[in-house]
Amino acid sequence: MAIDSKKFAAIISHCKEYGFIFPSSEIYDGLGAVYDYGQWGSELKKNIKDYWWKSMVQMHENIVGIDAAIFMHPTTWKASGHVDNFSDPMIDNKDSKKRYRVDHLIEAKAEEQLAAGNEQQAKQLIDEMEELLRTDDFNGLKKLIEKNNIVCTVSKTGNWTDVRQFNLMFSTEFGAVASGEEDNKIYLRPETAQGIFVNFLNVQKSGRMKIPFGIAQIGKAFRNEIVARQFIFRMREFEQMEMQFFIRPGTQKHWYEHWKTERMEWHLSLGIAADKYRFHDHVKLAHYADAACDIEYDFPIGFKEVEGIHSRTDFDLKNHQEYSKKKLQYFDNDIDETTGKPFGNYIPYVVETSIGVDRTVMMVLSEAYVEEDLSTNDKQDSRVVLKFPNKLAPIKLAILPLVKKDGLPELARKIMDDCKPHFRCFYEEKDTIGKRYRRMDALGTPFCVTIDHQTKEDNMVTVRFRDSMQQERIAIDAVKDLVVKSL
RNA sequence: GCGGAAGUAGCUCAUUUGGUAGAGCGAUAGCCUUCCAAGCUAUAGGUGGCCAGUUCGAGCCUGGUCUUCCGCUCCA
Repeated sequence: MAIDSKKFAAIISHCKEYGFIFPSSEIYDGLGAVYDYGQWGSELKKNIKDYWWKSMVQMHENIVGIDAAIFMHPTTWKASGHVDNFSDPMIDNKDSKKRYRVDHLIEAKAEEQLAAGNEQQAKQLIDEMEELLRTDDFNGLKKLIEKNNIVCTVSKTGNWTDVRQFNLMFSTEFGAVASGEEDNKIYLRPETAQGIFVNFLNVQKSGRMKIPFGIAQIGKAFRNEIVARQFIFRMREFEQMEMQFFIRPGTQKHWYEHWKTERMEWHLSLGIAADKYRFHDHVKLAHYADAACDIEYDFPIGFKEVEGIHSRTDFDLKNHQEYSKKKLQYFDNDIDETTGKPFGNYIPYVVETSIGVDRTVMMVLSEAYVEEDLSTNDKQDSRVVLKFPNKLAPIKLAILPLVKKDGLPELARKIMDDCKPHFRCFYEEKDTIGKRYRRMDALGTPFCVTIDHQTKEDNMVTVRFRDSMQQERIAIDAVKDLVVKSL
């Protein structure tokens, strides 16, 4: 794991300078951990989403897409476990400045007591804690910590701040009248998955879907991170691309492995080397999972999670069934060979693939960003080039008249008009041709065509390739196909 | 949220004990017509992150605040 914070800083700065990503509300000093995508960043992000959607939905006959609302019924988050698990009471030690989760701190003390043979004492402590947690009694929790002489492992003191709640879900008032009552409180979804689960039956029935099948979705999610940093890696508002795959109970191991393999192939199809990736298997599993792993990419700041693959069992559907009192079951008519009868009614199991759009953008940028030394004996020279895969590049083709007179711009405009219905083009007649090439390198444009005086006679243009910097004469008529075929 | 560092033009930086800001690159317009950045001319762009305080006078000293980076902490 090579940490290259210099490269990381250079990428952030390049993103801002060339219109990829800006800090949000920058004229007001920005808003913490919120970023805006600029003219080229939004194209790049859109291309990534389109490519994912194509590989997951268009290429799989048994996967369909939906687009659920960000607002969801409040009970959704009780059923999903987010209300209970997404907000933790925390406490800080004033001397060591260390922060602890209150439950972790107290549990550690209980284990200590247990190790000392005070079984009764430990049990009582845990019981008291659980009662206080259940009633959100923060004062009581602090008293409990003090009463039991729980000290910080670093400073060895009991000099604590008050217990504070950190709710990682954003809430807002729902309805025009803001009453301040709990009834009106609604959350911005902290993950997109629940929008799929609550629509499971709608999609299954209206689409006549047969298990195994998947529902995919791309959308925004929101988490009020305590510490959100590292550029677009951890943002408070972010975008996910998820697919929930509904399967017969007992087959989860098979499908978990299947999607691990398939998703890794997707990553490799971006032209990224296999040794830049690794799987990270979760040892400690989340409350809903029976197996989970991350696909991690070797960012300039080290290996970090880009995508998660989770075997979620029937946790979500089962809970929604319980909270909503609506049956979320599937009748499976396939014959079970061991019994000779249909599998019948069951709540499907789920294997999820969940990838962060913004993290993928950051991955693609990290992979593409190259500073090349082009110095010769005669002069010093270098360039910054973004070597995007063609299908992800914000601009596919730059159209450059060598000079802005002698009818060259007119010829160039004709090529522009011919190509722009098919892919994103960029027209530029200012500055020397070399400078324009370098600008296009910095934006990651794979092809430039230059129209010169010769073009008027032979209808040929010069194509210049981004990565090799090589040039080639081709017919004007061949330009469009050259680009289209490369995508 | 805690600790450390930083914040001067779009970018990189200068302004030697406090005397109300400059350069290069970039941008824009024009000239030149040139196949890999740095030819010529002109122009625009800064209430020195923001708010107070000390001072005759603050980019520079003090306090607060915001943002970013690093380390904790947290992370479905």
